[in-house]
Amino acid sequence: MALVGVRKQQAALTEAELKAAAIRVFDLVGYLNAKITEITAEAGRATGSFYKHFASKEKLLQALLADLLQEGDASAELPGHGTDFRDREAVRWHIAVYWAFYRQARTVMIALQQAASVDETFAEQAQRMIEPDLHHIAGHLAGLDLPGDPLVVASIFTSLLSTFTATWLSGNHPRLGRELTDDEAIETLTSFIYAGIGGER
Amino acid sequence: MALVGVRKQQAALTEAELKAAAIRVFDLVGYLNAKITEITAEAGRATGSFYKHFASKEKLLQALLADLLQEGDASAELPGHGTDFRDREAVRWHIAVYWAFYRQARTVMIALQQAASVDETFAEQAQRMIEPDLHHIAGHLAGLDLPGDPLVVASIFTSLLSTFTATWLSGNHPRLGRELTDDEAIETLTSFIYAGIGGER
DNA sequence: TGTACATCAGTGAACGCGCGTTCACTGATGTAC
DNA sequence: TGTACATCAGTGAACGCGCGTTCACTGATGTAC
Repeated sequence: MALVGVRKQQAALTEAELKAAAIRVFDLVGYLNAKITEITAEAGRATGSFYKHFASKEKLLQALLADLLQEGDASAELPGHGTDFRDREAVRWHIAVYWAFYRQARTVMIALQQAASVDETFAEQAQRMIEPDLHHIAGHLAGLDLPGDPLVVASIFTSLLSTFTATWLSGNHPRLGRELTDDEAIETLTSFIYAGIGGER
Repeated sequence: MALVGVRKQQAALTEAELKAAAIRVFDLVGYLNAKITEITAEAGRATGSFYKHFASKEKLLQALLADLLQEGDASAELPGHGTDFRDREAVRWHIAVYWAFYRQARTVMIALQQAASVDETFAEQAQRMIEPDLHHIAGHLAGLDLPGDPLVVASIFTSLLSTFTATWLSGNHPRLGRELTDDEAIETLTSFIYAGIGGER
């Protein structure tokens, strides 16, 4: 008897490979078009193998989201970020963190959006994932001469980040025939948003 | 023989009722979840009737989009809109037009997004629908102290409008427990964007 | 350490459901003479 | 104006494809004694 049995190791490996294969397939054809057989084939496993690890495609996505949140929490409360959005650096820092997160989580986040468009459960889950961010952001907006209700402005903030990253970080789509460096993207977004929320110039 | 036969009138009526029913069903369950039988039932017709008018659900959506574009073109070149985005009124005018269009076209536009997430053809079509707007907006940005490349800024402009309207005009989703009047929405967006693109304050 | 049995990850062919699409049919409108 | 035939929108039951899900089976790992 090993401390961690070979079986469990193997199973964990297979599960990880299925997840990794799923992300590759999602990236290629999208979550909604991804077939179970495609994922297992990509992972080099038999079809039935999938169901030893996930009860359905939805549960697989849930698992991928859980992985993301775990990583996210780790980096969530990083030290040294300013909380006052009158300070341009504080705004830039938040945008940079979001950009980095989305760059790495892109495929799963897009999968979530697709799932949400078809399945009420995921729509609510997506909503719940965003809401804390929204209040977090809104909390940083105090003291600024805002163009409207703080929560509405915060919603502009987050939806802008989400769409913009989706557009410019997507692997597939033509983006006006242009690439954008991370730095240029973050700078442009920061300038736009900082001015938009009424920061100094 | 009538000038327009009763048959053609009837057929046109049925087609219109199918379209209207489709929009109601899309609104309720989303384009991707909408079943042909659901649409025909909603229209009070038999299943087979659908295929006398549309070769597939995709073709139906194409037809709905064609209808939109026709209406859109009618109102596209309205008189008296300023072209210089250094002028806040010109920005506001564009936002108001977009807001009005999206309010009325919402369901079909969301259907298009859903279709695009699953079908490359629609993705390209959606891209082609947006691109003229993008260059149109970019053209109005001359002379401003922009936070970045004009096309990138224009893309922020349009994607912000599109997400924001989708969020606040959607019939179904909870929106932070808050409603937003058209005027408040347009004002907030205008202030945010006008500042964001470097307009005066 | 060895043997006999139990468990369980993995397999892939087969099943079956959901739904898009077809098609033979009906009856009303249109056409020809 | 009337009769005979053609056309065509509309019908709804039936068909069949695609794909998610199951399940009996295999062989390797784990356990008991």
